[in-house]
Amino acid sequence: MSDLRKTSVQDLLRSTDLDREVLVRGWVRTRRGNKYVQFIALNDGSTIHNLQVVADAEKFPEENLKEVTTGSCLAVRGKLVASQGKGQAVEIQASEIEVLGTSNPEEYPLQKRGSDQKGISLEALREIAHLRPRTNTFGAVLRIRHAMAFAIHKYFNDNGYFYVHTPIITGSDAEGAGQMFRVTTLPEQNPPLDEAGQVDYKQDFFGKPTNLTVSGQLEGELAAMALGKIYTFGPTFRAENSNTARHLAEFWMIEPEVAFNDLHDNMDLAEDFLRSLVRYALEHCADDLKFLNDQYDKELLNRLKFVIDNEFQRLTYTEAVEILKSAKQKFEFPVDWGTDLQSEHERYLVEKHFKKPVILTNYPKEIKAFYMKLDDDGRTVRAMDVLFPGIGEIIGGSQREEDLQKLVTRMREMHVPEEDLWWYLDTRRYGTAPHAGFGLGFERLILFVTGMSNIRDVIPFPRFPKSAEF
RNA sequence: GCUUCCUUAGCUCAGCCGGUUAGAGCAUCUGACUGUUAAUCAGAGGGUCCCUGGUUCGAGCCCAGGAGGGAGCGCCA
Repeated sequence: MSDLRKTSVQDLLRSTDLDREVLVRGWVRTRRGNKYVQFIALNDGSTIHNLQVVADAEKFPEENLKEVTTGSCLAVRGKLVASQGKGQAVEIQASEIEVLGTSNPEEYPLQKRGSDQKGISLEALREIAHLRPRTNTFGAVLRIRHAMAFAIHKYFNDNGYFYVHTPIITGSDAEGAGQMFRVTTLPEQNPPLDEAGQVDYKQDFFGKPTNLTVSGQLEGELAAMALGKIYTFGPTFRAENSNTARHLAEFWMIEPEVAFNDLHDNMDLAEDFLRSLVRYALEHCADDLKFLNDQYDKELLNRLKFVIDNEFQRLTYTEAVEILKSAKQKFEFPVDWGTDLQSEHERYLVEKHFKKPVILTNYPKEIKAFYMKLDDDGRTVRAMDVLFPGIGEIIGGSQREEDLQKLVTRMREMHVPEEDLWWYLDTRRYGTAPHAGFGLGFERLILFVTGMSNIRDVIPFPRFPKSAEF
């Protein structure tokens, strides 16, 4: 009986040990048949494939089968047998069907897709995000999401990196990565005021203003200056009013930080990391990827294979500007050295000119963050952006400025308050070292690997402006 | 935040020049059919035409405001 408890749809579909009694539990996707025999497609989330349950109607009371509707939950006992039908190798000849949970078909919104093949849209599914994991699409996306999270930890662990937990609540708002969400326990009505009439955060929970983190990088650098090779993988929060298919207010970020790495090491790491993740997905998520490829994007598998077979194109910002200036294509926005590239420019480089992932480096210092290492020419910094087709920037990173004086100079130029970051500057005061790192947006990675087109469809419960349901 | 498009049955959509009782396909329900695979066949039920106000003899359709959604842009990962 304990053996029976362990069976999953995945295990049963792969099984060659037939004509044995099994117990399987799952949710009904569809039921069809006649008054003599019923066919139930059962899914338990272990795989995108369904297990066919065959029920001879005469063996079951009518009320029993009547409750077996799309969305209901069953425990089925029966014999695993070779299928008489053509759609599947094995099926269960049911001897007992227990309805664990009914699902009113007049109300349950995720009814089977009909013969017209027009299902519920991804937009409509966002309105019922609490139920959408039960669809094939979101089942596939969530299994792939899991596999990628695991592969990330595996990659770093296999390569000698340590996983560091950086704080979610931060006392500094000087990281420069975007607007922050305030964290406070002060009362909304009549908060305590100081002598100047401002809200007195000395009386707040932490005794100072605090926010949700926008990045674990600065704390990650602290750890890298002791452990050598570290990475973070945690939630980050940005209160930007961003309304695009590539931004979330709450997203997960992976940030490796490596002592003694320079910009080239950083690029090598980013490229090897991304390629190994895509390879992992192709090796471990074949069924789900095939479904997404067939259903949404016929080029998905080809694109993934292309990425693991081809090196990324590396060039400097200055070289990119020259290419864009001599391009025959007309751009809506002009290209000029010193201004940041627009989406259309990045897309041109990745999708038209090179037709492969691109790593752009050595941007003008004015358009990048204060902590990036200044190049010898004094005009550019050792930044790198990895640009992917359809996604744009998937990774942003840099070699960090390890020289205390140069770093302080940059902070003053960019009006970053030194006093708030005294602890960060201590890394440059005591045993400073060259180091480099980057941030990978987890959901953007999942966008690329799944071929989904909206980032709100690759996270279970998306958070974006005006939306925090579920 | 800006630009632009959209909102009609559970879902996907049609709805002509503003005209009287708002349609289709799928889903659901009922019935038929001895192994289905997008089952098939027959029938039935199902509507705050996003909301508010206006124009008009008359508004799903025209106008104004609002709400929600999509795409693009900016910010970035």
